[in-house]
Amino acid sequence: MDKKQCNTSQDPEVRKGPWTMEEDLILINYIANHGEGVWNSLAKAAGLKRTGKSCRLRWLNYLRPDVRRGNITPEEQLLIMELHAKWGNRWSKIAKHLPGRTDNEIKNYWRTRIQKHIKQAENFQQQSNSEINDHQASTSQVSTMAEPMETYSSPCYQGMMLEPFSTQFPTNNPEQYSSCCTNDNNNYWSMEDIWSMQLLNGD
DNA sequence: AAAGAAGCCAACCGCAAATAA
DNA sequence: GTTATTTGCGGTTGGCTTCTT
Repeated sequence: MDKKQCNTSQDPEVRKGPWTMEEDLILINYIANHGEGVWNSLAKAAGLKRTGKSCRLRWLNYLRPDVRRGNITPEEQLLIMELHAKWGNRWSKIAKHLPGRTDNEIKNYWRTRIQKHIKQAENFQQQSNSEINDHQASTSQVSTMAEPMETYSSPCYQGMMLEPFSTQFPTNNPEQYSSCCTNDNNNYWSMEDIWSMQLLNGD
């Protein structure tokens, strides 16, 4: 199979990069009228100079009306950690258990937040291990389990992470997490804006 | 106030699986 | 059964924003 045929990104007609408001509206309108279909033909039929892949991604990760945007709640965070412990990097599988969240969002969240905290905790653990080992070495000859931690092991990160992690939320009041959700969408426009415009268009 | 670093997230890429012809 | 096309997934990157010095 020729991937270049499939991925028409070399075609000068194909747009890449951030979506414009106009493109979003076209896609929303088209799907509202015709439903999701074969993405490649949908892109053409809608008159979008995007690949089907790009349209699908945009729709699933951003434009769908049921996409929840904003901060991951502590409950969701817990769930993500549990499910990741169970399944590893199966983001789409994990996302299915978090209504309104996309695999991309969860993946980003994991990589930027949780992984960072795991590393910090590992360092902390290693430090305290070596301190303990130093202490033991100086006091006795008993052998220790001073092996470095693996990349991470699921059962232990759950216990070890939650305490230090929770203290790093911007606020101590969990209710504020959900209420501040709409404040971080300043990039372009809010989905509410787009959907209300879509409604104004009469579709 | 400016510059550089770090954080964050939308979007792209490549691959594999599923499906259609 | 084979080939072509589409879909879905996970990894990665580019660029914008925020923080720190």
